[in-house]
Amino acid sequence: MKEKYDFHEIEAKWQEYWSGKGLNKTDTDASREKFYCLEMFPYPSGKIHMGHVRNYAIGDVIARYKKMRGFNVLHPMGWDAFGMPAENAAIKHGLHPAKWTYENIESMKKQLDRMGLNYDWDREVTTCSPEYYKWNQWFFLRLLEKGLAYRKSSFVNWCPSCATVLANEQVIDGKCWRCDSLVIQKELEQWFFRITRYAEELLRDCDKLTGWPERVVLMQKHWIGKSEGAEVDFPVQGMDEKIKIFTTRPDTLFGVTFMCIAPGHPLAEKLVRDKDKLNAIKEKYGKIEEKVGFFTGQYAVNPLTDRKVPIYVANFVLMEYGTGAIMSVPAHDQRDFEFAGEYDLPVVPVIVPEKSAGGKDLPASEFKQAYEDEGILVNSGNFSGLKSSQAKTEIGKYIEEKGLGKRTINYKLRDWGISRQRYWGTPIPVIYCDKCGIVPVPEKDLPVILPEDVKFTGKGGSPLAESEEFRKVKCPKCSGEARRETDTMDTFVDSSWYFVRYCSKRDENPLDKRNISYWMPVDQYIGGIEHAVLHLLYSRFFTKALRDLEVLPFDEPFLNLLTQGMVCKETLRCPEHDWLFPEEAQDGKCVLCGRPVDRGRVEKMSKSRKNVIDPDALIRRYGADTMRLFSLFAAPPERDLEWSDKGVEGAHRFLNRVWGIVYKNSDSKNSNELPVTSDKLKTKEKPGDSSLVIRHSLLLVRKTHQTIKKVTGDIDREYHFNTAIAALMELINEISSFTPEADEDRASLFFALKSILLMLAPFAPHIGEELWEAIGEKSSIFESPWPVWDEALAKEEEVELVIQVNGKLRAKLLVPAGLSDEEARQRSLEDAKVKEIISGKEINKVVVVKGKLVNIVTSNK
RNA sequence: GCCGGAGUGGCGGAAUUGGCAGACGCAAGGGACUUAAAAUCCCUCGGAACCUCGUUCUGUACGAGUUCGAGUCUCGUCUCCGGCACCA
Repeated sequence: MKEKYDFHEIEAKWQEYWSGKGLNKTDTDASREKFYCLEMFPYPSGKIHMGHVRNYAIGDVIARYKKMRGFNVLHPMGWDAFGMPAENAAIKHGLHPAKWTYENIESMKKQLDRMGLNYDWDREVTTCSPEYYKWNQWFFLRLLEKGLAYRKSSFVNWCPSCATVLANEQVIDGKCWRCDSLVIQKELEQWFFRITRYAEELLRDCDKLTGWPERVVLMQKHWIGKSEGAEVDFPVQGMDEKIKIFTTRPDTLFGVTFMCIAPGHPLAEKLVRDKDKLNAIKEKYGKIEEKVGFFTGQYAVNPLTDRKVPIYVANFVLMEYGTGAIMSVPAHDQRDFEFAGEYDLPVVPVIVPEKSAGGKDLPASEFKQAYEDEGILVNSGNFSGLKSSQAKTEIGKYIEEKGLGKRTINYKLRDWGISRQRYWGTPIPVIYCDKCGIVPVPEKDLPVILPEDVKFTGKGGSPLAESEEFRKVKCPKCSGEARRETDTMDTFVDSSWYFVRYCSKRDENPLDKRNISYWMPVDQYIGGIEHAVLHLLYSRFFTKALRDLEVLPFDEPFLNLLTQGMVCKETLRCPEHDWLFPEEAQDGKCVLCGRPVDRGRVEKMSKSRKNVIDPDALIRRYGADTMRLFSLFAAPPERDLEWSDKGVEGAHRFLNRVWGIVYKNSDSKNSNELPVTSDKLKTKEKPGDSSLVIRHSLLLVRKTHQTIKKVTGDIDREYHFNTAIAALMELINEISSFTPEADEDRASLFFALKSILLMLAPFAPHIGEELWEAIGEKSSIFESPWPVWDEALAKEEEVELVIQVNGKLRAKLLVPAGLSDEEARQRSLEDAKVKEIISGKEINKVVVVKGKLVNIVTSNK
């Protein structure tokens, strides 16, 4: 064994050993209990970043730990390989997206291997390979048969910079999720997946997601956005038309004083004569800053009161939600109230607060703002006097009986538009024939392969549309001339089922039932919070849809979800050179111009702000084990992690200490044959035989058992790696102040060392293996079982009893563990210090917490 | 605006069920070793007061409350972070 910890040498050595011995290969023995550990696969941008490092370090610890605990573990990795950057690279540098992508995969794979991650590369999934995307197409066709995929024309979110459509979930603050460009509305023919058919189930099954962070479940619930209410038809006066509205407040129906329809509402063209006015409003559609509208000149009739109300066109009424038309109740809706004020419309209160029930109507002029809470109905015909909640039901029933409308449920969730006007994605397998219409590509012709010889100009339109060879095709039905769909699928389709693909080997059928039912669902999924709705919602939908296609035998794909926090670092800015990389600032000065550098706030690491650390550089300097250890120690996984160069050094120092201690004691392996059992130590504990040395030894053994208990508990309970590592550090501190003298000491020390290596191994696998070998072990440390603790040995035989008087700490007593409450009480009262404090006072009460604390409560404090 | 989450030393963070606040690490200060430095090792380290040992008081964003006892539970306030946001 070398004296110095040479991480370069040992990391290379063990990485080779693991792959050579096939230690990371998945065992297919289905009789063992399985554990499927999965991290979100990366987009192959070319280089891994600290976010990946953290994500994959967490997953690797879990996978290695579960293996040591005896589970049959599936721990795969792959590439979310379709997407825009590859295409942009093609436009910019003339590199084919496929070449660019596969080269990136090669180099990123090497980076991941250098981190010492135990992936089974035999199951690698690359979504841009035809063998993979063939199944996207296959699923598409099945969904089409089921009516779950359909084509329609609609206004869509369009990113001018990406020149493609975005799904609702992909628009963040009105901007593109990928490039931050302002998203505009554009009318297009698009393919959709009918996710809304599963809205109710997706919502209901949120209750099954017990292993998910609550906030993610909540975000999904909000996104689905269920609301109960009623649809009511308002006939248009003098026309044979009805305006259907949706309301969650049928109890306010008697307070309707006007109506608003969306500018894009089908009736708008009919009702409005002045098209210029209508177009002007259309321009302002979706603009939050101003709420504008105009009177159409037409009236509708409130079916409950037979009173006529004016119909307005308003820019804030959304065509996409509800029915595209609303009834306006200014007395009980703040926005309607403001609109009514603007256009001088009447305010008719029909709900009064419960407290003032029976009181008189509020005159409209006294209304300063809308009363939006529930209450008691007034001015509401036969329904007056009812509570809002009752009235909702009663009015709902009434309109149903009279055929005026019905009670309904509305969701905010929209169908998932999957068409993308891009090249680097899965071709949508349909053919358009003038005679036969939309014809699905026959299954035998799958996959529809992306043509290679395509020009990337970056000038509007899909490159596929430019390819004659691709577009021109014979109709599968009539053999006449036809054309292929040239849009490709949203890449979120790829990631909606990749976890299923891992369950089978590459040469096996991806839909093999046996493999799927053994491995799925994923036991632990780990990834960033940014997918709280996007990917996680799509995957849940896909799982349910595929279940209904009898491909998957379960309802939910991910049992437990861990959303790791972001990796952050302070930003540096030079007045002249703007953002600086960490190495561009030295001693608070810019290395380029020598000006003092502004230290900005701690923000998520991002290339644009240059507050990034290159994982490769870190591995070169400290090794993968140090990098892993630091990113696991600095914060609990779900919280944001603040990068600290000093902290990295601390982690490195710790590994050096472990190395040094094993080096110093590597001769103690001769004592291996002396087992440290609880019997043995107990006999040594007998009175008269407690020499100092043995006592010392016992303490170390006890500390070791306590550490095993603590570390195991910390990992099992919510993956608190930071406190687990802290416990290992404590044990190392203990060991380093331990000097063995007798053989028993050496045996105790050896036991402590062995335990610590086993527990350190999942965090820092290379040094774990190396030191394991150094202490004389022959097989891989990862083939050894996780250590177990002996409760009897972990137990302290003496505990510190805290004595409080009136809740204030006054004394501490060392007492035998298991002391009875009565005795604890006695001893506390006898304590000299306590006696002094309580003298002359009356004892009202003594509270005893077993083995922990005594609180003496006296009068006149 | 609505819905979540958080607020603990100089810093990252511990405190698992209401029971010793500050584990572990970083930084800082002091010491040992060294010609010197680095590395390493040892000690100190929330604040304040005082009879310098030591002891007392105080302290988990702020204000109240429940309790023998509150970082932890309840109510109110402030700040920060995240999500949704014309959703009828």
